[in-house]
Amino acid sequence: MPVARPEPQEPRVIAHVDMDCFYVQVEQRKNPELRGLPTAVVQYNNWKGGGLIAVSYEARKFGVKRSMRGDEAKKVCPDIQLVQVPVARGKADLNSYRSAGSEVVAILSTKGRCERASIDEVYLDLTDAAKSMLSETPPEVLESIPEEALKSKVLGLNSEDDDREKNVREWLFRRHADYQDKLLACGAIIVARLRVKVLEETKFTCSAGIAHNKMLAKLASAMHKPAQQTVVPSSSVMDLLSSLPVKKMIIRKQLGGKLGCSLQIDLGVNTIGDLLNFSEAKLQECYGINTGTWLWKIARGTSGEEVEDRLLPKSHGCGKTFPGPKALKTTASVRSWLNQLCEELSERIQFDLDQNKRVAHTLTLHTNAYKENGVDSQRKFPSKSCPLRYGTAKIQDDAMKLFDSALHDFLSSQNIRWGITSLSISASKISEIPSGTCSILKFFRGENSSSMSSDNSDVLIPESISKSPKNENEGCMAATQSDNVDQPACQEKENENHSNQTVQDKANPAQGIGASQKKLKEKEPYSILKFFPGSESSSTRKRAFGDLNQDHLERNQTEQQEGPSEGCDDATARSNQTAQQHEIWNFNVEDVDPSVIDELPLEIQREVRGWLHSATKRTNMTKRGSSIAHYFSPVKKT
DNA sequence: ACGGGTGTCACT
DNA sequence: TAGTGACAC
Repeated sequence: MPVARPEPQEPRVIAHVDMDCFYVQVEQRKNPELRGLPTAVVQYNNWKGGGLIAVSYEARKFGVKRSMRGDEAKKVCPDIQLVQVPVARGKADLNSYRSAGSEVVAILSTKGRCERASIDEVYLDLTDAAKSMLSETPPEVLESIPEEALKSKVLGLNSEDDDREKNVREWLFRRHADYQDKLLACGAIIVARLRVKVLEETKFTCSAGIAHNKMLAKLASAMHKPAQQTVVPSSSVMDLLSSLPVKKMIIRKQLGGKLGCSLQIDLGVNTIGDLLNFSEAKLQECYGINTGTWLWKIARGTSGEEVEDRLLPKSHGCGKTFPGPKALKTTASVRSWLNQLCEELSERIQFDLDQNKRVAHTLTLHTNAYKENGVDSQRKFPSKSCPLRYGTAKIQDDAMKLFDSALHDFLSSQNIRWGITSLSISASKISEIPSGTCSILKFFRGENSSSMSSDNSDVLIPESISKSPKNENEGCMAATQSDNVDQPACQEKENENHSNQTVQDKANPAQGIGASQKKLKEKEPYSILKFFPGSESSSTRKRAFGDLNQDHLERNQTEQQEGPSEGCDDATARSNQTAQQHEIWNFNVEDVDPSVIDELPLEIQREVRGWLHSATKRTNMTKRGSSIAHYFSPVKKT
């Protein structure tokens, strides 16, 4: 029988932490008068009171539900406080919730591996922390354990109200418990402390589940809300699962949807317990090897999924819908909305670069549309993507091109009226910039340092900026803003003074450019100027790479005047600063003059042709823009 | 003519 | 790969 995945089966301690009606809490913190009142967060208040996206527990008592309209909510709960989601650039702006989420993650990630599952949920692998606690300061010797730990719900612990807490205390302190249960007890204490800390430092409450795997932890965190935690000892697993409706089983392969229906209808499986009646082979036969095995395992409460070590999202996106009569019918209106969306996206990826040194490589446009009585009026509007170039204007430009291309496919030469009902743009394939690899200048000089290197700080400042006598931003900006487009860039005059640079003795293995790098390092330090003679004047640079820019130059021009709404001043300032420290180079493949490449040393030629090749062999659309960052930051290994 | 905006994953 | 579709909060 095929085996889908080997399972690492040491007992683990996994926690799932879920913020309680998070957006509401964020708004209540912002405006404390709302605390304790029935409250909901709503967006677009103008139409039927807007749509609810988060509902406080006080309001839930009245039957207010997410996805009600504001008006409906008022009906069942006249006193409900409706708070609008902030709006920026004509669309909902969720940034305040994102950053609040980050505050929480920063605290929760301190005791073990932490996976940000969504804006308001994380998984923690507390196995190590629990083990060391057990061996060093087990519960019974602990002087104080937080109230929150004693308030844990322990599944399978039959507890009457009056002596519940006593039972829990006993359970936590049991000397003769399973090793596994003892670990869970430690996990519960650790989680309790974390939750207290989160509350103290952020004013947010959360709920948590503590169990031996992600699935059970997630299940548990939802069982007692808000502001409580639930422990799932392995002895209670079968009981828990046997009565659990399949549709409630939510993790990864969500059973809430089609798979859940199929299980019920095709196999008569209503609870997870019912799944036990089917062999792994049978389930694989019905649902494929992976899903089949997964089902077989969850029925036994043994999902081995690891907690990923990831504190940040894998993509950034923003979008807007234009329902019915609001549908966009002209390319001009599409363009203007696209511009708004791209502005936001650009800001967010720039922030990510600034804060986290991460570069996004792919820009994708998703669109929904209808066609007015075309023959196949249902045809899907295709998604399109292309390499992502940094800089608001470039993103806007590329996005519009993606749209044009998609629209062309959509219409397939018919001439029919159309309406765009939603637009969304996203940045994905994000990878970290290992320190030492973010500068093309350094690459060409053979200066690429490994992250081990001690005397190269994390923050890379291009020689041209840091050493140039006229080092300042003002210099760059002024030059750029003036008409003298041919003289501006900060990478002027980086000559002579690198002759004394030490050459790195350690190639960065993550680069995928190791070969040429290795050769480089044995030679004299390289300068991009040597390869593109005369490129201190940007006309030559243009000949080499077309409009090769450092994005911050444009950013300084385009984004300075228009202060982003609130609280971003600081961020913007820092962003500009790091933008100057990182170079994200953009060029148009079509603009590259092949003859310039011939002037390069052979191994560099090979490298550059490699970039061009991989850029050109993309579709018509995608080859239009490319970013050197695309090639210089390693693509995350698969 | 609406649960909107975001995010992740599996599959082809 | 790029592109689709499903699903969750």
